[in-house]
Amino acid sequence: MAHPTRHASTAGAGRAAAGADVVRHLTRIAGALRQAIDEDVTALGLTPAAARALAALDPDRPMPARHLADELACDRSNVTALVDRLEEAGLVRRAPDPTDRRLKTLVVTDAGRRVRADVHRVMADSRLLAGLTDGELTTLRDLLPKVSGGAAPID
Amino acid sequence: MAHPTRHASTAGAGRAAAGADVVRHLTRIAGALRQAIDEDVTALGLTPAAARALAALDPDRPMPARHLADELACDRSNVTALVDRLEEAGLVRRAPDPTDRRLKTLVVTDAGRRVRADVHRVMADSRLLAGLTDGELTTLRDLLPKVSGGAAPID
DNA sequence: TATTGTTATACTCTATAACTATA
DNA sequence: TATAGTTATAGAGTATAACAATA
Repeated sequence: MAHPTRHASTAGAGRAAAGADVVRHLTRIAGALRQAIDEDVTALGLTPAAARALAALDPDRPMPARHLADELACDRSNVTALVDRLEEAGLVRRAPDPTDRRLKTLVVTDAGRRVRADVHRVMADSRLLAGLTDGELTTLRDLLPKVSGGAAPID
Repeated sequence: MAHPTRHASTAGAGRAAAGADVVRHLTRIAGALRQAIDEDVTALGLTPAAARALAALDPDRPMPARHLADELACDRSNVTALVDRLEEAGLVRRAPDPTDRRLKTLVVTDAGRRVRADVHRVMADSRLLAGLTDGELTTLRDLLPKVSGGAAPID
């Protein structure tokens, strides 16, 4: 495998070099993307991590804190402080689970729904894509899901 | 501009939705990429930030700490601790600048060159691209530079 | 025994402000 | 006056370990 078939565009450089280019650009874009999102959610009065937590919650189906930790791929102990902040801001409410009294489910308040919509808007909108034509954008959309095996983690 | 021409793939969703898809995938990929890189440089005995600092240094042209801060897009005060660690590890040496005694230039040692090459290898290599054909990889390489206006910052 | 949420604690990363030595 | 490097300090993010309540 990985035999260097002569492709028109990779002939001179090879797959490894093209891959390095792609990774370098992805790194650059990731930094710009995160910076832009962090600035915008800060303007909404949230810390970046709290904003990501709020965005990950399901307003229609309250989830236990443990589930949120899984969604955010972080330890449960972190969720406590994150939810503390969201609760102080009146965006989330802790409610007991009737079926398992160990659990506390995270209920998004009405105010929380509105801010969560703002966060999602911030995360979706991006000035980063202004330089792409409609066709290029479509190509990119079809190609990116193939990076990192769709939605699977890398290890 | 931005008139909704009926493209084959964007007809049903529109440019905004395609953009949101792209941003969502970029966010996912960015997370996986950073996590993979951070794990690998940690295995090299470096913290992620120290690894990025070492990678940003030029072994052939020692730069002042201030320049490194600019490269990393962070405050100069952070560079002190980063370089402290690299110096303790024997990878970097602080040297006075002959022409301006305020400056301290950052010299990459021989050991530093080797580790820096490892870091670059880690940053370039990635299992994330295994699902792409050579042609898809090439397309991606040609498309990604157009995201975020080439190399320009977003604001 | 195992799990949830919490607390205590520590480390990394980053920023601001003030200090010093130069320019 | 302005700049480079440093120091002190603070806040955010994340991790591990131990605890009480519950399963």
